[in-house]
Amino acid sequence: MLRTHSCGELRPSHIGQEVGLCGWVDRVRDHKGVIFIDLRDRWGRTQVVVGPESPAATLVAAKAVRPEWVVRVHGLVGARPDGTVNPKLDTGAVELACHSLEVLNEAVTPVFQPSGTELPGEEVRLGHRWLDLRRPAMQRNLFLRHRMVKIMRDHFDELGFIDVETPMLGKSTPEGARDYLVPARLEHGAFFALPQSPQLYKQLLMIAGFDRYVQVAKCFRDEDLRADRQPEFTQLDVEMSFVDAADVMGVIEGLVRRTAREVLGLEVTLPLPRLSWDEAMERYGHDAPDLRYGLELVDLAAAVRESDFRVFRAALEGGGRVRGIRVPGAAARFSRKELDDLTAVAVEGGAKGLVWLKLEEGGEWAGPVAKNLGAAGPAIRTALGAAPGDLVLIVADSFAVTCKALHMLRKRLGAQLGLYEPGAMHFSWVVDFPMFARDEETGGWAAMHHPFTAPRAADLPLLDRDPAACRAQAYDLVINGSEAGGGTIRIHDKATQSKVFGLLGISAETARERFGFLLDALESGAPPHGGIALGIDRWIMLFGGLDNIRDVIAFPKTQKASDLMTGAPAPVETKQLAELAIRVVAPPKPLPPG
RNA sequence: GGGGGUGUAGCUCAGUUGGUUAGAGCGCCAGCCUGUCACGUUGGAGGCCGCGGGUUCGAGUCCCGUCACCCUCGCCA
Repeated sequence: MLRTHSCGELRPSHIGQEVGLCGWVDRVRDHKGVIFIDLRDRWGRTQVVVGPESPAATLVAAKAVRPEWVVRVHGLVGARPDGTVNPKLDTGAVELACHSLEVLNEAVTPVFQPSGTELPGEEVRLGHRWLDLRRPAMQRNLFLRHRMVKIMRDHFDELGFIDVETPMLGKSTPEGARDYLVPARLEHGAFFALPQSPQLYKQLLMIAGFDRYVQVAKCFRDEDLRADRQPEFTQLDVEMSFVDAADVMGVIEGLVRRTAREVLGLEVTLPLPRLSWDEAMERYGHDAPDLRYGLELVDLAAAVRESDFRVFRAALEGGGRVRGIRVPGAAARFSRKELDDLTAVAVEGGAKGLVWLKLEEGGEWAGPVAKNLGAAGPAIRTALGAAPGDLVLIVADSFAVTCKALHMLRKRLGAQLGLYEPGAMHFSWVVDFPMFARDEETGGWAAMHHPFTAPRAADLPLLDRDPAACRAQAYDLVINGSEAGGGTIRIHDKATQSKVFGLLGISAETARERFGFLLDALESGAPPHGGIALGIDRWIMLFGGLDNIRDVIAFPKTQKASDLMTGAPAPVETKQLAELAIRVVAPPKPLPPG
């Protein structure tokens, strides 16, 4: 060992001991006669003092040292003189009186200072990730990730789950997200696909009798990225046999409680609140509502029924909805300009406009369309329970548009008005999703989750009569308005599976071609089973109070899915392409301007 | 694919209505400094103003295009 202790370890109890430390030079404060070196490692920081008592050679060596050099020091742990204790450091009561300093490695001047207070731009951080990861904040994030994954593994291990690895090289399935493809050298023109999730494998493990499966699984989806989406991400993948939805949710609730307790010191009351999908859409306009604050959506159809205001009338006559949000006491807080901004949010959500109203002290509505309300005015006030000083936002459009626009407004208002505490955590379930949604492109039915999702037993007859009304045995875990996990009970009988395939427009031949092995397996004694997948990266992000998934991933990619450090993706040697029988058809060059 | 934001010194940023020599803090280099801990202090070096066009007597600043990064809609069963 090159060291006897870490840089975060020394305390007054070590005073008088001869110790050796290794680490990175965090900062140097050279006072000519005495030099202070803050030595940093992942455990903390310790002040090393090179002074008149140190050997002359050590003083010379210390003079040359620069930030981010890697050094090894030996010396005596001493109490700091009166008045020089640093309460900001865990090791701040002691210091190392250095009698030898060995430079293990010099370092070029870093592009930015890991110990600095100014956070460099993300482009710089990603390009020099090894430096970025030296920053204590990033180290904390990765330690948090380790702890949380450990809790997950312990939790499932204790419940008898078995960790099984599934292949990374699999078969492409055209449903769902775009696949990342890997060409097959031994079969020209054929491709593997990286898994979007281990969905089919885990079902096969149930059919094989493993009963309770868990895996920390890397997943790949070649879709456009967001603050909370990376092209490769990690799921805690879970599957159980002989269970219903409540059983799966119960296991996850136990994990939620345990994680909240151990990581945040927070007691979560179980069972978690459950909203049906219908209720979530009705009250919040979204299937992953942020329940840290209110601002519920209120239906105003009855209130405006008699109104002549054509915006309302047109929406209702067209089979749409008129819905609104009451923002308590916010009338004075929103200027004309800010209301224009809110209108822009609504328009971004697909609405043609936004009706805003302020309730004045006299009980009269104020706003551009206030005088058009007529008898609807008092009715709206009653329906929303509005009080003077309240701001009301109303969207009249199709159900989908009112959901989207009001959801976006709600999100915006929650953040802008600070309606929740920074550290607040809210966990809930959204259940009973529709089995099918209309596919915009084909006009046919599309699976809301995936084609193996079981309908609720009571809804089985609806598969023939009214697929739109058919609800799935599906459940999404929502944390602070973020989808943190989702799962379903699977179809385990061939007849139901065939029927669902039929509705999805997947012919028997196609089904056999794509998932023949699963169909065969389902006929070989498949137990009732179901599971869930948790987005680990998102969990870490949410529990860490972060707003960006890249900060909990050691080596993330940019929004264009490139790695600024390695330069991936990059062209490959012609020889490599030849072995794979691949010819690159370069995209046409963009025309020069003019 | 669409919308928005950003791009000026190694890093974080300022830069007026288009005007002469583009600034600050941090970092870097050198000097001074024996108790600092974001040490202090004196001096110095450091610029393809993302890139390419255009307008203009003159462009960091205006216009067009383009690239990169970020946020977002579509997309993500």
